[in-house]
Amino acid sequence: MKQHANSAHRKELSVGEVAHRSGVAVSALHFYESKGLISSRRNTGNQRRYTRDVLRVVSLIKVAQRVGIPLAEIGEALATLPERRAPSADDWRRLSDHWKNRLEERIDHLVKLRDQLDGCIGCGCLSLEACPLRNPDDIAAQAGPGARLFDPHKPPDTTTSA
Amino acid sequence: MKQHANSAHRKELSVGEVAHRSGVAVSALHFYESKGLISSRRNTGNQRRYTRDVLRVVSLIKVAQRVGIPLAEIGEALATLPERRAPSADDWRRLSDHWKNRLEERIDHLVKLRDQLDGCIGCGCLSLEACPLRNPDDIAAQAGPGARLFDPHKPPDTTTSA
DNA sequence: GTACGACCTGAAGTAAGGTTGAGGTCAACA
DNA sequence: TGTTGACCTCAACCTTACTTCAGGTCGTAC
Repeated sequence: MKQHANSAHRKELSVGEVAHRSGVAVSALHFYESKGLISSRRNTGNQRRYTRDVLRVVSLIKVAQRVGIPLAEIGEALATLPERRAPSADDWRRLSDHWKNRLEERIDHLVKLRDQLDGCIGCGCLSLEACPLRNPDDIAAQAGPGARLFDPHKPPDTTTSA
Repeated sequence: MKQHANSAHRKELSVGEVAHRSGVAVSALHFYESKGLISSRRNTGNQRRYTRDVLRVVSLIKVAQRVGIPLAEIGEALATLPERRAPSADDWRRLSDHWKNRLEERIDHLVKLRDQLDGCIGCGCLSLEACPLRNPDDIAAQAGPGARLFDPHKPPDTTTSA
C-alpha cells in the first residue's frame, strides 16, 4: 500500500480500497463501471478515484443481487437516480420497496412449487397431462410444431414470446 | 434388463416425438444425452430411438430444474437409479423428497432476506458494518431459474490486493 | 426416383457475471 | 537507480444450459 498511504485527509478512495472495504473484487468494480453501475474520476496517473458514496452504491448493488435482480436492471434503477449521485435514503426506500415486491413474488412462486411437490411426492405420476408439476401454468405449453417449454420464471422476453 | 411389458410393446419414439410430447427442444434432448441424463438406442440409420420411459425422465429433469437443481446434480441423482432405468415411484419419492428439502432451504433463505429488507427499508443505512443486508453471513441464495443461477462461491475475500 | 422433412455431428454462439492474463505505466522506498 | 506493488487496458476464458449453424444422411410421400 504505497501509493495511497499518508495524506490523512484524503477523501477519495482507490479501487483497491473500495474493493477491500466493500468486499468486492477489483475486477468486479471494473466490470460494474463498464456496465455503468458505478463511476469514478481519474487522477493524473489515470487511476480511478472514488468518492465514499461508491460504497453505498456497491452495497445497494450487492443487496439487489441477493434479491435476484440482474445487473442490467440494477443499472436501470441506478440510472433513475437524480444526478447519478449516490442513493439518498428516499431513493433507497423506493428501490428497496420495489425489489422487496420482486422478492415476494419469487417466494410465492417457490412456495407454490413446494406445495405442488408436496402433493405429488406420493403419487409419483409425473404425468404429462395431469401432473401440475409438469404443467407450469401453460405459458408456451404445447403450441405448434417445435413447441418449446419456456421457463415461466424467466423475465418476460419479447423476442421469444410465443 | 427385463423390460416393462407395456412399454416394450409400444412403438419407440423418435427424438422429434419426444421433443413434441415433453415440450423440450430436440437440441436440449441431444444436450441431456451428452451429459448422460438420458439415453437412447440407435436404429439402423443411426437415429435415436427412445422408450416411453424417457418421458418420465425428462419430466423429472424439468421438475428438478424448476426447483433449482443444476443439471449436473440431477445427473448424479439419476445415476443412482438402479439399472439406469426410468425412475420408479419409490425413486421419485426419494428424489423429490430430497429436492423438496433443498427448495425449502431456498425459501427460508429468501424469507430471511425479505425480512431483513423489510427491516432495513426504513433506515436506508446500508452500513457496511452494521446493516444485516450487507453482512450475508451465509449466502447461497441465488435462485432465478432460467438463465443465470449459480453462485459457485463468492470471490474468496482477498479482493486481489492484500 | 426425387424432393423434402427429419435426423445426424461437431463447432461455435449466447446470456450473465465476472476472473485471469498479458503487456505496460506510475510512484515510493532502499 | 532499481525493485515493488498498485494500477491501467483489452482480450480471452469460465460456468450453466442450451441454441444455432454448416454440411451431410435417412426415409417416405408423391
